[in-house]
Amino acid sequence: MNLDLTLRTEIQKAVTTLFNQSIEQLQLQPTNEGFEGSHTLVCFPITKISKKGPEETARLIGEELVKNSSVISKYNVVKGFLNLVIADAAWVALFQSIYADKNFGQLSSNGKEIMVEYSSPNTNKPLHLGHLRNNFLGWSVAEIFKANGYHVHKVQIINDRGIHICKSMAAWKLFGNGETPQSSGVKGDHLVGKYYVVFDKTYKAEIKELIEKGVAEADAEKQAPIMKLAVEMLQKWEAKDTETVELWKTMNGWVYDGFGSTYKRMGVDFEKLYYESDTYLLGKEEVLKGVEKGIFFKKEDGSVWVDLTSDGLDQKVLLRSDGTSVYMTQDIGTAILRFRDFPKIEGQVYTVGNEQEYHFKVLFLILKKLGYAWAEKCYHLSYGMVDLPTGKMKSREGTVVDADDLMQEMVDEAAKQSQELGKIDDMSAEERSALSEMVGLGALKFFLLKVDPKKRMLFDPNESIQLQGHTGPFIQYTHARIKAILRKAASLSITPSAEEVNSLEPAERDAIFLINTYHQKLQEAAREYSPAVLSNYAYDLAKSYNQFYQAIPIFHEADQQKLKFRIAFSEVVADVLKSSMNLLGIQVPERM
RNA sequence: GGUCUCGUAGCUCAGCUGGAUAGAGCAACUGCCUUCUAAGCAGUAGGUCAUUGGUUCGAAUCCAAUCGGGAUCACCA
Repeated sequence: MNLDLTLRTEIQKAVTTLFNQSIEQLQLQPTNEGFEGSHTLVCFPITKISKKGPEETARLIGEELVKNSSVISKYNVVKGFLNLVIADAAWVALFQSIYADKNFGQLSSNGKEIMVEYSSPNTNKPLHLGHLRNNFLGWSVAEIFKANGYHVHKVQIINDRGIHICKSMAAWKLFGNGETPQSSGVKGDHLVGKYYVVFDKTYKAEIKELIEKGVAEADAEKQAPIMKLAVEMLQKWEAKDTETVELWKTMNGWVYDGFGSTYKRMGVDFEKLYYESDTYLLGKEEVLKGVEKGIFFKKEDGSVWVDLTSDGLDQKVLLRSDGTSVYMTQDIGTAILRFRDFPKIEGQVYTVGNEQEYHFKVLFLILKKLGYAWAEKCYHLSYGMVDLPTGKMKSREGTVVDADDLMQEMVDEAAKQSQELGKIDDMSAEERSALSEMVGLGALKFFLLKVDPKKRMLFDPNESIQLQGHTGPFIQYTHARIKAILRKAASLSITPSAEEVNSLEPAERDAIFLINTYHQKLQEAAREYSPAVLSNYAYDLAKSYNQFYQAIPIFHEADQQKLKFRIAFSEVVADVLKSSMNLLGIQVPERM
């Protein structure tokens, strides 16, 4: 049964019967707190065809509906708002149809294929809080699209070449004394990151020294020996110098090992990895073809440009005067390569911070100019930065919140609280640690995903992430509570079943109402590219269930039908909580 | 300076394509564990929705301007 569709059809019919005219757009919305009913029809727009005042219009429609509708039992009118009360029998029927639907929570395949890119780190330093938001967001959006019936490909491009890694390489060569992750016990990405910081310190000291000797600042920046070494290494790398390439491979290898364990703990995965070192030359050919076709133009010095002034943007360089590629050129090549690798995808989603909005605007325009129809279906999933109370995170200045550290702190905090509550003392050490992992990461992911991706958000390290209130653990806890009920029911040999009960508690109606909106929320989350839609939904549902839980002690119910119904109902709530949380990358426990 | 974006309770955030008395959580204060898990529930207090003007039956929501924060506008990535 589709409640919304039934309601809309019946309202349309009532309006047509009463006023001899149909209305194209019905404004049906959830009834506000404090009024009786669950659905509210806004009647102001209907006054145009009813030729009556809003209250009178609402009253007439209400009368007509109560007389003829199969689902509406009562109505009330406040100003121009017609509040509709759905009969308990209809709620029960609705629940029965959801309970019987084995695929509830998974929309049927739409035959479409898309690609989602996220993560895409540089390989010179470990992942930090900003990367966590990126990864959780991209991964979750990919899962949301899957739940909406898409075939999704998760990818990333690893920025493994360039001056940044050469800086770490240079510092390691000068000061490393052969240090390796094995010799030092330091995780590979952190070790490489350490030398990135060493580079920066050394570099700054050298600049200062040169300036004191009377060298102009701009020159000092170029003359600093460690920078000269890094630049030299980049040139050697591009010339495929064996020793440099070996060092590059070695240090990137350390980083990949480190990233691997971080990704594993984060719970994100990728179908295919693209490496910048493989793709960075790719766009050049396309750009040169574009010059021949007259889409781009060449300046006297040999540099190639695209003119976007007619689109309200500027001119943008695509090839340097020495013929080398810029970032944009690479991205053009990578995009085209991906559509060759996955010919069926209709578009790509790029999960990249909002600081690159201009870049993607330009990229998509260029791809369109090159004649790729799919450019229209490319989307920059632009998200806001995670700020600290002290301002923006800057890796060079060491004001970053490290991803590995933060995950560990969250897990420790979860373990500590579990210990204090003492509810799981009978669990084995392995089970306890698995639970802390689940709860700690659940709190972290929920914290980062509950905010609208577009908005920048604040993270205060001093106020550690809460495990109570509007949090992931709150929802996990609700799930665990329900599981306890289901275990007890099983032990009492009570089989859950969507019985034909004759009345419902208000809290049950509220929760069924929410369960019924799950598919809409799934679609909305995909349409908006926003896991926040689902995290808020899961929270509302958990909140609603807890109210029910508190108000009605299930096993005190003497009526066996009601008892079975409530257990079935609880089961569905647990399932929906689980599947919505899973789309956020959050697992839910049986006990906590 | 141009373009984009944000401004809602002390703090962190919801508020769908305009609709009723603007909602949660945290922090503060009050209650509720011999009953299915108190990581919970119920309640009190807390708001000129940055400001001004416009559009209309109706604006936190749409438009314009102003103020304030942020991003971006490289032969960097």
